[in-house]
Amino acid sequence: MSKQMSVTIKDVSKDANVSIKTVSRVINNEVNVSEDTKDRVLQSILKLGFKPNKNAQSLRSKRSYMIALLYDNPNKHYLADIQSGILQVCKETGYNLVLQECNYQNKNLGTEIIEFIRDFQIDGLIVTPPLSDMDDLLASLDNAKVHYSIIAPSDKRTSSSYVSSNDYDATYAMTNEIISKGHANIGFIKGHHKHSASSLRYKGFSDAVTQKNIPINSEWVKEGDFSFDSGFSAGLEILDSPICPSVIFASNDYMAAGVMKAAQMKGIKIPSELCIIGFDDSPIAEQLWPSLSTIRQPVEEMACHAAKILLGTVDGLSEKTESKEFKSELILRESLINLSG
Amino acid sequence: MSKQMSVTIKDVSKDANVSIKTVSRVINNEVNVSEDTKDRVLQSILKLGFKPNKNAQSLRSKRSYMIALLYDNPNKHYLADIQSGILQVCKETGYNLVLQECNYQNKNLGTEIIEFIRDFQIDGLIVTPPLSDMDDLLASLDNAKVHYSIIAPSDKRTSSSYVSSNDYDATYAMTNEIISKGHANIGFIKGHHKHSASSLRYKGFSDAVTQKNIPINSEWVKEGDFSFDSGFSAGLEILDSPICPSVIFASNDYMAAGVMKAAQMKGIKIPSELCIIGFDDSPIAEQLWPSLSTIRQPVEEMACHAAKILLGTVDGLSEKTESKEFKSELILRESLINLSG
DNA sequence: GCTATTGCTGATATCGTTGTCAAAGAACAT
DNA sequence: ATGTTCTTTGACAACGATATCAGCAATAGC
Repeated sequence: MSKQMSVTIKDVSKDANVSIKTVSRVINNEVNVSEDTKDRVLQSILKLGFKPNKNAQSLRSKRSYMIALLYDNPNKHYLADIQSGILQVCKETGYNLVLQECNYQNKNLGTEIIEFIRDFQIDGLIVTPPLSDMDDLLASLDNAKVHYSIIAPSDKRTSSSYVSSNDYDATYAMTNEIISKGHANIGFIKGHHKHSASSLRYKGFSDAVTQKNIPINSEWVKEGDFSFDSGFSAGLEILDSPICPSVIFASNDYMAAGVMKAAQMKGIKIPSELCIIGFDDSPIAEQLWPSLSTIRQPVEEMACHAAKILLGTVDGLSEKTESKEFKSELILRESLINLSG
Repeated sequence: MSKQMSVTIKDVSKDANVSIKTVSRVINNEVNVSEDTKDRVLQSILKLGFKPNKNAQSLRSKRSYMIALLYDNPNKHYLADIQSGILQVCKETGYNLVLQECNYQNKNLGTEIIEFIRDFQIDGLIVTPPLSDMDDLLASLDNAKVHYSIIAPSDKRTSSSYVSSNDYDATYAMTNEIISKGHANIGFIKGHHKHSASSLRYKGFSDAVTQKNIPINSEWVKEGDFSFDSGFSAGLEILDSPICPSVIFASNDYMAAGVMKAAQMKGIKIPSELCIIGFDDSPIAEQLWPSLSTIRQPVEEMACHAAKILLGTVDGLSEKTESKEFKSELILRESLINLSG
């Protein structure tokens, strides 16, 4: 199709009858190039189909046009949504996304990541839960002057760039919705203790019930880890109590699905005998029968925003973007009904 | 912590008292370096903490140590498993994985991908369904002399590198299992027509029933697209037939989950009134109640192997790996029982 | 009129590797 | 002893971009 050798800045400079530096100026949108020569160069670029060699650019300018996603999260849908969001922005800006799976228990994580970044000249990181809350990791990154933006950190006092959602408010609102439907016996399954979302969600729940003078029965509060299995066993335990709650609110949909299976295996009818609430609006929430009431976070949009923030700090050209808290939305489906009798 | 400037091959050459070329030889494991100097150089490398600059290597040697994953697949679990498998190999070999989401309907896909590869000097591609079966795309890649390995192509006659699974045999075996449980009225939901797996799975099914002289009722055979929703509507249609089958075999678990929801909404009891079979052993298969009988493919392992094949052709150092067909495994769970009455 | 400032441009060094090629010495064959 | 091959090594160019700095007009300031 096209000639084997790729066209370089030198070819363009010859064609446009300017120096290679001027071509470089045009490519990088530098000031102080006359409209005239700029047009000429752009025309040559188009004509020859010139594309700057990323490796040469990276070598000289110490930038790779690559950002990395740091994650250690078993929730594949969550991760996939995050990826899609970031990839959208990458596509627009010409950056590329590299995956970096981490183990949050790895003692050398900070060092290894910094080595990885130096190795590949990665321009910036997007950090997802539960890594978002590892202060020592973030401190290492700061120390090494690595650019990053954080998704859903617990602690927003720092000046770092982040995107977050209003977990507390959403759980609070959903709890009030439950109470307004006449329920007073409410179980709750917490999430993974390392995720900041877990404590926020529990706090939203406990504040709401406390304000309505509804006591919390500690037998009905269990700690899970966001996995289906942990929800399943927590569900079994709660449903083995002498008195069962009329609602179980799980901190995510997978655990809620676990509760549902536990209840169905025990022959408990949903929602007439037990209502179940989830969180995240994962696909499974709609795929179960009865379908789950849940809370939808705009995960993809959040990731998109996180990428924009990052590229804003990394790339002088992109416009700066601010940290932001996204609002969640209550999704009411079949698994929550008015308390009957 | 360490000095700001990173240590280069030049520093090492000074420390070991050899030329930079010799250091390069050691790094690249070239022959014709005496044990003596090799040791000396390795010691200096260790002492100084030298790491070759990937961009400089790439620029000079035209290799990026990056491979890309091409996909256009809505099944996020599948994709996540693929990613994990590839990442394992990447971690071992020092390669990195770049994501490239595609649209299989894009007319310029081939051109765009080749441009992307040239742009970032990507060393090779891993191609996943349904892209695995786009002959024109693969032809473009061949033409541009791009290295790639294919996951689950329909057509293995070509000499290309691939990994596949025995979809046909597995569906055939499962169908016989169903028949041996006394069922003769069997519905089937096909997958996305662009995936080669769809036709293979259907053929496995139809061959098995035909061999047992069981007629195929065309009202009970629907075409889906591997999504939950398509399974749900196909399920509704089949269950609206004047006579219902006693089993519905869906070409993947999401569609099977859709059938299950459809049945439950109609008040049909599972498995006593309707058995449901899926394919893939996705997490959802175990999370539903009753849990789905299904077929497990070693997806992660397959992806792992595909990555090894690719790196074998790309990287002279890695050992060559052969194309391979992986065996699937029948998983029998609650959703399939003996025909009662 | 003369100097200072500004706008635009290019020659050349540079980033950190690998590739080319030639040289020096050891080993072997004649 | 001499020529030939093989092993080991290094000097220097090259990859394709950006960075530095200097030069030359054109304008501004006095």
